[in-house]
Amino acid sequence: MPRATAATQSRSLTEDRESDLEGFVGYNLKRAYLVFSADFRRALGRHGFGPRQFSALSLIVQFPQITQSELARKLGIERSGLVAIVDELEGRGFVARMPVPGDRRVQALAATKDGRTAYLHAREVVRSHEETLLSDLTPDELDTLNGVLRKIRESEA
Amino acid sequence: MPRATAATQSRSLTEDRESDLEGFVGYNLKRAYLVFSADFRRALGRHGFGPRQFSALSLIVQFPQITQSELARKLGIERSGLVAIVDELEGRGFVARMPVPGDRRVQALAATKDGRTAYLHAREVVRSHEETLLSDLTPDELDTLNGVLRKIRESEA
DNA sequence: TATTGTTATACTCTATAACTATA
DNA sequence: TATAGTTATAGAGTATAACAATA
Repeated sequence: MPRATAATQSRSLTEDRESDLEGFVGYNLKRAYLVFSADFRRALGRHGFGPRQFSALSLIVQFPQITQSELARKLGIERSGLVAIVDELEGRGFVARMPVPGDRRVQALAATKDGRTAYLHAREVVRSHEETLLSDLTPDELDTLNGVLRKIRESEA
Repeated sequence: MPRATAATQSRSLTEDRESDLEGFVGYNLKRAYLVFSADFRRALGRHGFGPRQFSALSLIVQFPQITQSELARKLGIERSGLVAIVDELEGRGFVARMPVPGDRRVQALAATKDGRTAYLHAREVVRSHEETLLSDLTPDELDTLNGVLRKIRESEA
């Protein structure tokens, strides 16, 4: 059971202290996600990458010839939503849509040389941005965080 | 499942036990947040509460006579974005805007009796939804998660 | 019939800028 | 001048539904 201690009473009303809201994991998760999201944009915005472009390119680099449907599945979004992301990556010359022999419905995705180079650079920027944001965490806390986030995701039906 | 294709056209970019993407805390945070967000809606949608309405009402109940500017600050959103949220809560009879003697620019917010009742009920639904989502976590993991999320939020400038 | 990629559309959440009425 | 609340607007991000081409 969550703790709604009586200590709240003695706290000032004008300063941010414990509140019901702060006790909810979902709310804290959202706020932490927004911190990461905003900092990601600050760090990678000038490189022309939003979070979605980066995520998609990462998987395309790592899974050459992945189809759009499969990529959407891995990203947890709808196929329709992926079109604009791939359009943009293709427009920047980072990704190419390629026909697949044997099934003409499918478009396989492949990163170009430019795409791979841009990804490797962006990846280092992301690592640096995460390192800064997580610098207050102990290695144990970091391990637990990653494990817990994974557990939560895997609980998804 | 990591796809351990030993023979790839280009050299592997990673330790290839898992994808680059899964190694980024920001990405895992986002996916976990989306799991919570979707389940929140499933659990509270029929009660007429979205996450924002719930968060705002929670703080209004807990900080009676809070102003809109102060509430927006606590929620980490802009004043302008709060207007629609308060409009909706007011339209449902959960919240009242009240004039403040001495400064006619300010609207203080107060939960009605209905609002407090609705909040207390919704709070239990949220607790139940979180308990289910977090049932695979040990108490230690849960404590660490909460502490870490707080640390991340507090690192925000 | 089912699936892939696509378009059209709408909804949520949020931010920016400008307005009004106060201070 | 500055602040509180508000309006208008725009931009991500996502979902649903439908369509054409292909299986």
